[in-house]
Amino acid sequence: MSRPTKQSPERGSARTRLLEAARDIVRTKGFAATTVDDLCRAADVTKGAFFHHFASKDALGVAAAEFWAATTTGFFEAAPYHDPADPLERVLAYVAFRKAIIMGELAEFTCLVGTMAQEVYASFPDIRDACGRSIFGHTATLEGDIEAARQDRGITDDWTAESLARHTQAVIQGGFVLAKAGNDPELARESLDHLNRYIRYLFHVTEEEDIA
Amino acid sequence: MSRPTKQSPERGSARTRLLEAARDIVRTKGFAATTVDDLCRAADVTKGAFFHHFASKDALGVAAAEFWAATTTGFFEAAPYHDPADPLERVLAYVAFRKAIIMGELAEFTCLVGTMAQEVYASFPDIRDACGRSIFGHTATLEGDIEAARQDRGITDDWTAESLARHTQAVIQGGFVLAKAGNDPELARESLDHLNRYIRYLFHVTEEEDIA
DNA sequence: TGACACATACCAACTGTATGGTATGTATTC
DNA sequence: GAATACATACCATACAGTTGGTATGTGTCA
Repeated sequence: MSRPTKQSPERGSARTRLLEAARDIVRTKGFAATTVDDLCRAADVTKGAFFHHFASKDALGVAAAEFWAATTTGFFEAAPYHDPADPLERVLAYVAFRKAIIMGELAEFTCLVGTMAQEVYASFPDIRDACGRSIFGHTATLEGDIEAARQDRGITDDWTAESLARHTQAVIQGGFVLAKAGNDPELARESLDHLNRYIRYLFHVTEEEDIA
Repeated sequence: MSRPTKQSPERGSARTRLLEAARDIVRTKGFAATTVDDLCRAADVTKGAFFHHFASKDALGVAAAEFWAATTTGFFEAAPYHDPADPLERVLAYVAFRKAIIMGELAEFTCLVGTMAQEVYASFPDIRDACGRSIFGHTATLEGDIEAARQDRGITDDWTAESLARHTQAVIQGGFVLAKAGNDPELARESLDHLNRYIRYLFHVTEEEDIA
């Protein structure tokens, strides 16, 4: 297969194809078990191309985390959970959305940066930090709606929007771990039901005025 | 260093030392990045000893998960959170205990089988299943107290003890992922505060009759 | 407009080493 | 003396990374 040119970039650049391959293969096998040859084969490029674009396998890991951050940011920005006018409804819609997209194979819905961080946190601080930026950057997008809902509902209890946003991520990430350990995606969905119930409790949503 | 004999087993058997090394190194570097030589060096044995006790690295992974299950079972059985007569107090004491033991280095308090399952779920089903047995075996030990508390408090809401026990594990595992990604153990503790609050809500614990 | 200089994007073949695993020998225990 | 529990030396392969190249685009200046 010829490489793409300005005139025929149909396959996307080699760099992008390598990052997509990393996203898919690392989610399946983990970072350490994913070889450079694996990635080159999947992306249909040679090792020369790999090391042209990435100084090392480590550097690819960082780039893959940043690629993940960029693509998921776009994905979540375009998602419909932002539609409700009521901020609490948006928060609950976020949880419902996270539950709804848990479908298909484990490697298709689990989180690249959660998986990588878990594995390389001590060995590759650069990758770990890139994963951290992706995760905590995402939690920050939830924080606004949570804080708005807090004020909207006059909640003054001793928890912060920041902390609840992080907890939401923890429940999602933990659900993925259990889903993998039990080889059953339903285990990830189940925890989101508990999270939904917790958030309703936090905002004193009664059965009567049930929302979302 | 001489190997231990029946007369001088001071270091424990080579097999046990290898399993302890696996517990420590895999939690730090992950399973794939942990080499057989790493383990032999840490356990101060040769490769011959390794492959005498384990048919393959894969088999060691399974044995390490089982070793983890056995040792943590003993550890939690001996823990003081079982003392309260009130079953709900025992549940909340469990959560408090899980929070209290989050201290020191990440690799010292994070979960071997959660880490391994996350990494090898697709590549090594035997290891994944051993990890699953460890995790879900542990959740089962909580289930009894949760169910007793449910009946004790006359809770009839539509959640099960089994499901809440699993959710508790998900929160713990997710907290570990965030703690690693943010390189800060406090992130794991934080989610346990939310879990504590959720359980109190579920059991309608009011501020006045505050327990645990 | 064309020619030159240079940069970018890739490829094929190779290298040194690390890795999981094996074959064989030996000390200890029962 | 037989099984167990190791140790030593070794092997084939897989691995990350390198080398030296080619094809294509791009800026520049006459």
